[in-house]
Amino acid sequence: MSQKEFTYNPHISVDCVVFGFDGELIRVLLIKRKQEGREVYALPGDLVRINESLDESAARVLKDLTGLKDIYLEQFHSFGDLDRISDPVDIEWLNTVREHPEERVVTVAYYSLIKIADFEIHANSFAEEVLWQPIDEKKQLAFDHNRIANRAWEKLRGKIRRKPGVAFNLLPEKFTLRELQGLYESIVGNELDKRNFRKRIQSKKFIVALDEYEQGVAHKPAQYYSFNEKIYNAEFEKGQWFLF
Amino acid sequence: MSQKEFTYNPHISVDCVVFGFDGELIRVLLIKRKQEGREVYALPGDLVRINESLDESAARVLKDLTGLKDIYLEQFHSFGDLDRISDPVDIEWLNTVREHPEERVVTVAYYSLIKIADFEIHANSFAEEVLWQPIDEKKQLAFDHNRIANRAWEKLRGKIRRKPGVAFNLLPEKFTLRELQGLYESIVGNELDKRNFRKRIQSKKFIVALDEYEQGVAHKPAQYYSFNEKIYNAEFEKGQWFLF
DNA sequence: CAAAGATAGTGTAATAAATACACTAAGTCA
DNA sequence: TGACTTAGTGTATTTATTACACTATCTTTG
Repeated sequence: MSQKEFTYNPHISVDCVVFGFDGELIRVLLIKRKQEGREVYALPGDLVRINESLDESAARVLKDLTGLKDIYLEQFHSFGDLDRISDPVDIEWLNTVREHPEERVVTVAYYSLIKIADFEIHANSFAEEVLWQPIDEKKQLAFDHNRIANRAWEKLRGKIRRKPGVAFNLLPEKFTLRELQGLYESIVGNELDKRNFRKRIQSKKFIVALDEYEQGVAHKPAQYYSFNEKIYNAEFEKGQWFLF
Repeated sequence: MSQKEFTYNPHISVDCVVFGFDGELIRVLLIKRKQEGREVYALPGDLVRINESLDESAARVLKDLTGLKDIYLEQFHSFGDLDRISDPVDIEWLNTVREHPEERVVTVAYYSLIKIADFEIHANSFAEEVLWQPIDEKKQLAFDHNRIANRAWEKLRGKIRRKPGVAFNLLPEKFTLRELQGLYESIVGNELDKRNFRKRIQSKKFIVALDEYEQGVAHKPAQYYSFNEKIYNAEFEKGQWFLF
């Protein structure tokens, strides 16, 4: 029979990569943390507590730091490299904030897509500020958060490629086809032909035209559309398998 | 400034879901663990050590328990529910094996695809036996390992749907189109038309016909084919984005 | 050694989807 | 009222998808 093993317990934390779309740009939610004389930006994240599951922890941490609540968070990867905490600025901060600041931390990362306009954000706890950073505006982040954010973006693109309907989480209830096309272009990374795009839209029963039009724009006002998730999911279920 | 937080350290472990294909069935690698008077099956998994990353840990644990080494493991999900350890049989076993058997354990799960014939397996450490279990033959597993294995299977199907070339990891270097079609049928879960399947194959430059044929089979011998990963990946890079 | 059994391997016609491409329409603003 | 801006539309060509049934070649068995 095996003898008792040497057991070692790292800290475990959660980090959240929340994506939003403001009609033009895709953005990521960041916090600026409270740190004497420093400007350090990071993903919202903190240690998991004894009485919460990973999912509960992610929801709680996000709410504590940014005020965002009741949003769907999807776990996408855990990061446990030995050198995750190496920047002296991060270590300085951990010293002020952790009981065992030198402890190794394994983090479980989540991402989410929300409609920016639907939520209010408020800095709280050790967040001094919360901000929506454009995805293509790179900033140096704490710990390995740049890596985590990049990985989240790749996961998200993969997810949308596989199930494009999730992109509608980023759009408001009513949207124009221009906004929809713009969103898809920012995700796939290149321009799409307007007529072919619209032809495709017209063949999809889950994108429904409303009897409503833009107002006060300096050009021909566009018709509004909305997304019917039920029809989409039903369609998606019988979706094809792609071979090669 | 924030005051020091209450910090809590659960155990952290890794679990591996290794899939193989024997030419007919897709199988999962399980261990039977050493436990007095019990027959308990589980995924290969164990605690992460202080000096190893998560990826290193998964590779080391898999090798320790089953003898499998040098295989590509992909992390797919972490499981941290509070009730992961609740079966008295599991608790009995932890009591014999862990320094802090009552401790909460968060596990990071990995999956892998290998060619069964290419590897030898040997039970070791707390594994009394290692076996290749057919995927559709359900067995009761330790902890939440049924959940983990099911999740891995779904992930794998998703991955293959998104990037079908990974399925070739399950096939030997040389394979017949019958085997390839059989593999795809077990993954997608329904039958495919032989002529359309082969037409598709012929249009793919990364599946190359060899000058070699089956031998000793009681029917017309089939030609062997092989998979060119380089061509596949190049093709895949310029692959399309699907809209809806 | 002939017949039975098993899987290999092939083609076509009809339908559906994807692509490339350029102009008119309807608003606002100065 | 003219300039500006975005909305909105169609067609021809090419490419993929589907449905569908028979002959060829090898082994085994009686």
